[in-house]
Amino acid sequence: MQNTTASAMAAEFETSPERVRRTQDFFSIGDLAKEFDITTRSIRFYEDQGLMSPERRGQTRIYTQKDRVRLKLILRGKRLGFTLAETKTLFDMYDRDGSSVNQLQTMLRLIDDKKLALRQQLEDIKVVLHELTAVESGCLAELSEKTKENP
Amino acid sequence: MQNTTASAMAAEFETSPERVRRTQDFFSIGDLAKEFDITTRSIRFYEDQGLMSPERRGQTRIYTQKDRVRLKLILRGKRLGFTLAETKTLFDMYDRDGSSVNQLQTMLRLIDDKKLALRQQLEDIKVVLHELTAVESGCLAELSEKTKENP
DNA sequence: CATGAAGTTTACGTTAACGTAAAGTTTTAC
DNA sequence: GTAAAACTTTACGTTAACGTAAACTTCATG
Repeated sequence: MQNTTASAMAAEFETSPERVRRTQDFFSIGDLAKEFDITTRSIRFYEDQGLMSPERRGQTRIYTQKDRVRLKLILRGKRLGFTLAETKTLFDMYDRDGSSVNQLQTMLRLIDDKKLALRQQLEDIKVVLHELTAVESGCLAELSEKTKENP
Repeated sequence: MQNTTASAMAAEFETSPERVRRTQDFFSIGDLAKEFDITTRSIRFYEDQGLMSPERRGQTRIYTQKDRVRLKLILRGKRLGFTLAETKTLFDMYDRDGSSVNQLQTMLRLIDDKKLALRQQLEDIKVVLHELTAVESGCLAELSEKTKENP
């Protein structure tokens, strides 16, 4: 009861015997938005930024499995802390150059940068947590002192 | 030859017997900018946002040790991921009535919220670090495979 | 005296990743 | 057959923390 969209409906009412497919060939922008729990605005924005370029049927965007994988990669990149620009750089390299050594090295550099930044952030957070705990202790002490007179 | 600023002027007019000071009493905006390696624009911005309010000599801002400590706290907060608004909230609470039970409890709630958020962030970062390491391993494997043929 | 270094205010510009609204054209549903 | 859904483009708005430029005053110095 979760697929009430165009393509799903099409599959459900598909009557042609030789065309029964387990995997969808095409997706609407709404399909993808629903699947990945993002807005259509985001998907169009990614296209605007040159990260995707789906086919059109007239005005309407038609997404293939390849586009879907791209979107998935974009979102994974985001989860990993990559900017859209960084992800686009990787895509461009891949598009031009298959999976070149160059691209892999770029990827590794990016990953290393991220890891370094995250480790720094991790340390910072630990420090703050300790400091917060210290301040908290101070507050609690002061508070117990104050409620001593006023129980 | 480095003190041609407000503090020098203050020293000049100093009549108290203990005239010789190891610590500066006053600072110019440039002094602080240099000391903390930030721009004067930033310092004025913090004032604009209500985090500081230095005295004036005419138009010119005159900063005291207390202002300097404030700035230091602002920057520490920033390093640790606090927004200026959050830092301001803490400042305001402290300025108003750092000793009232009510304020202390508010403070404790705020601290607790922050700690919770930071612990969550900590976990998130750890997860991403692991994922990054996994992706890195994949890249390295692919790379070693590619450079096998092309040493 | 000129000049340049440091200070001031006002105010628009920047970045990232979309949100939101308007205004229009299909598509689908009942 | 008509209303609702879904799609489209265009374009301005949002947030945080400043950057940058203009246009000015004050101060110190060679």
